[in-house]
Amino acid sequence: MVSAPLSDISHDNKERLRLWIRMLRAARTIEAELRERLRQEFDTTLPRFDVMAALYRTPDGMLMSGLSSFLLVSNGNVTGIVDRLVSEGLVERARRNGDRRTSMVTLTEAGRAQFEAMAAAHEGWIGELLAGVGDEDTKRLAAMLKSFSSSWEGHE
Amino acid sequence: MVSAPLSDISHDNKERLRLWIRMLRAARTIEAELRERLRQEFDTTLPRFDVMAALYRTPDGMLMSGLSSFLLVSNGNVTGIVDRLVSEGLVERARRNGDRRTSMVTLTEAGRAQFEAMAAAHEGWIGELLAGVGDEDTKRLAAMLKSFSSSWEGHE
DNA sequence: GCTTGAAATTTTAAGCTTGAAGTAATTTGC
DNA sequence: GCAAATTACTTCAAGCTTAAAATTTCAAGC
Repeated sequence: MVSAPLSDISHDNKERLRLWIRMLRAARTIEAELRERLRQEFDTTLPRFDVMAALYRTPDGMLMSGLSSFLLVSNGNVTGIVDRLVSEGLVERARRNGDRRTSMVTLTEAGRAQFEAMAAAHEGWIGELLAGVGDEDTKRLAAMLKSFSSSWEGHE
Repeated sequence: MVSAPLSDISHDNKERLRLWIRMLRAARTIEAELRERLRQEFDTTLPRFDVMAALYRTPDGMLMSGLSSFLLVSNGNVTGIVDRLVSEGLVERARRNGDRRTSMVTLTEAGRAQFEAMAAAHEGWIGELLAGVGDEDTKRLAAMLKSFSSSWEGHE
């Protein structure tokens, strides 16, 4: 085990701090743009879109706890968003399995149809917003972030 | 001007979409961890930290509109956060210039002291959370994101 | 001066988010 | 079986966030 000199460690931290700040600003800029477009074009919000995207990937449905851990948000948060989606007829809670504490959440037909329209637009928006990132950089960055996130799986 | 075939464009969008999703997940994971630590160690929140960080950089103070555009959040949002920081004695609104619509917001002495403690811890946390990103990757990624964000300045 | 318009900020209503407390159902250990 | 612990979810209070409307102040043109 060899430790790097203190000055090196300090330098690394500064560089990583810079990286984090830029990453956060980029993410917030893109998120703001997506939120605006979802509102204008589909009269919906980013959290609703996120929930619908998660449900679209799993046609058999998800538990509330599955949604919250997948989306990295709290349990109570998902309750509210699903409530609103249910009242809009886009999502259903099915209380059909043996465990009466849980309910399987699925997209309704209307929900699937609306999500497909949004997903197509969304993919185009991202392509447009990230047009400045070259193809090579895109792949390299995606690979870096994949290894990063896998090193974080199940943390805490 | 030569256009790429449609299939190529479609592929690029998918790749960029993947990049965006991973970047968003990484950012949310880190943000959640920072929020938790700020709460535990300093009994404060990420938005308050962000406002204090912006003010620390500009000892002469900032206007409310300067804060909101720098932090990429709405005007009304900043009003509430600054209100709470003022009530905690960490920040001041100085109504001392000619234009009585504006007020210069500055950190109090207590605010500067508290921020310095938080900033030191924060830098260490980021170093720790991004420890899995190699030094070379850190620099490359930071450079990519810099060029990306500069291509977005003043958009909208 | 007075009006019109623009600028900076605050207020408002609705929705998002969290952490903690509460409720109901299930599982575990005796 | 049954008490205790655990699990899944909802409710709650506080704070964050947005977009839109309202307020206050300033600037320009007459």
